[in-house]
Amino acid sequence: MPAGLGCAMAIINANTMTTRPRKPGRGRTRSTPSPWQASRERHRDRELKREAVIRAAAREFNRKGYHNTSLDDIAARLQITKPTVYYYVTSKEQLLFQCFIGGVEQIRAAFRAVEGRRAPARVRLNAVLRHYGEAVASDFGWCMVRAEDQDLSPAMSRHIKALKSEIDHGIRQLIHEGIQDGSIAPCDAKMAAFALAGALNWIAHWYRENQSLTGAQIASAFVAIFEGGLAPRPARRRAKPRAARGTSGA
Amino acid sequence: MPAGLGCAMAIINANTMTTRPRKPGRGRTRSTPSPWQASRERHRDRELKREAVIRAAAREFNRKGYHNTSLDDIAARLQITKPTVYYYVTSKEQLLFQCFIGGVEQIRAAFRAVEGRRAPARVRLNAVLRHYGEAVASDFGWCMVRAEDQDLSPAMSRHIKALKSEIDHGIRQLIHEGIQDGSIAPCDAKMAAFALAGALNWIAHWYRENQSLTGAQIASAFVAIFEGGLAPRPARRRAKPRAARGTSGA
DNA sequence: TAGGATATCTACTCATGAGTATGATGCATG
DNA sequence: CATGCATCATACTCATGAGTAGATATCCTA
Repeated sequence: MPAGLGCAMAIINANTMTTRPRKPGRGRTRSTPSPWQASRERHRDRELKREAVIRAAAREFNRKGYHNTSLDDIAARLQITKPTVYYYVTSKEQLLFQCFIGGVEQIRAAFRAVEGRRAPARVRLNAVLRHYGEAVASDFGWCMVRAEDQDLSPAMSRHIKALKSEIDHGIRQLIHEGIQDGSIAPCDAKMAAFALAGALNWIAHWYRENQSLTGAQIASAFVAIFEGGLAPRPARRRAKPRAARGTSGA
Repeated sequence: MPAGLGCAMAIINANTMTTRPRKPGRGRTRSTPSPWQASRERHRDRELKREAVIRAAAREFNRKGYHNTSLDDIAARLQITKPTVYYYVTSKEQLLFQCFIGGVEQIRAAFRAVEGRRAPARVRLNAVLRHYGEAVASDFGWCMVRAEDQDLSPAMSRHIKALKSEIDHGIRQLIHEGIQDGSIAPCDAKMAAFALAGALNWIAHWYRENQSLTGAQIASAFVAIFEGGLAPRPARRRAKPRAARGTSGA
């Protein structure tokens, strides 16, 4: 599991590293004079800075797109210079990759969270989808959904595809389970997973422009629509619930 | 209405322009010696080539992404050189813009097609969505959904945003009408439109990898899912069809 | 306090790719 | 046949931006 972006990064902000003289770990190092302690502190400091770099990159990519963002831009945002950025990451490509990981890990965590639950699959699915929506609306959301294979090395591209596939199959699995336990209507699980993920992924495209709702709120609204469906639910009983209506389209 | 990409372009292929000596309009020009006729033919020829350039660009953008595609690539694909491309378009940016227009016009046509219909709004909406899906799965689909504002001049960006907004409001309008005429269950039209468009837009992201289904087939599957909803349709009657279920999500 | 590791900067290299200047070719018209 | 226009190629310019070399400052440890 690469890179522990997540809880730690949620609390730091970009200018952590601008106030460099104020070495935060130093006092503690003095009180516990073990060199290992000091070394560990320094290492933590470095890790925090590295994460700040990645998050700053995510924000810039989000604003201007990957190709329209230069490493000088990212450095300027942190009030440092480009070589310093390269001190923490090996390439621009890796930056994008890490941003992707930062987003996708949130979604994987959502799956793990519902894994042992006894609730009906539809309820578990909804919980996952809500976290999914939050992840897409996060700093890393844009990178996660828009990271293009062509921008990454074959190895990274493969890694990302595997993670995406894992998430996709996780959703399908929940849908299958839901059909089994009766909490989800029989349907094409693959297509349903595509539709759900697509709708949620697309949040990243318009969330910047309109942040009046939180990611969770949007996801909840979507879930309600997905659950209920557009067709009115008739009060009268009906034998075959999902008869394909032959629309007279075009 | 800019650029009539569409039916005309559907029948030409890229190497139209490689067989240049075989001037197709010449014979007709001889039989009708009006200079206007000849001029018109030449103009048409030019327009065809221009559309071939745009379509070739769309295909390359689709394959490698906008920023990873050079104009030399596009030219090479047509077995011509870069200055020739510039003879037909003014800039790379304009190429992307035209590709976008090529896709979005298909969707606008779908709206016009159902405009006068008497059918229930849900039926009309479904027809539009099916065409929407086809457009997204077309050559221009990728450009249409992924054309980033940051890659275009402010003027073009504004134009594109206006067109996108028009489509969005068209969908919302159909949903509203559906709620009015009872063919669509009461819901948040804005959110529903976002969800529908998002799911369909996302087709562009995985359609290249897996073209086992046509765009229309995918759109139909999606429409079925959206209509029916994930929750099973109970045989027993129910008073409030869209009660917000308070999920015990995380 | 010397020496080494850590962290950062200034000042480069170098490839890429958008866009152009200019000339060649061919066709149509007068 | 000369002239003009349309079409296309060769061979450039030039800005941008990824990535690096090497110097410097700072702190930690011995």
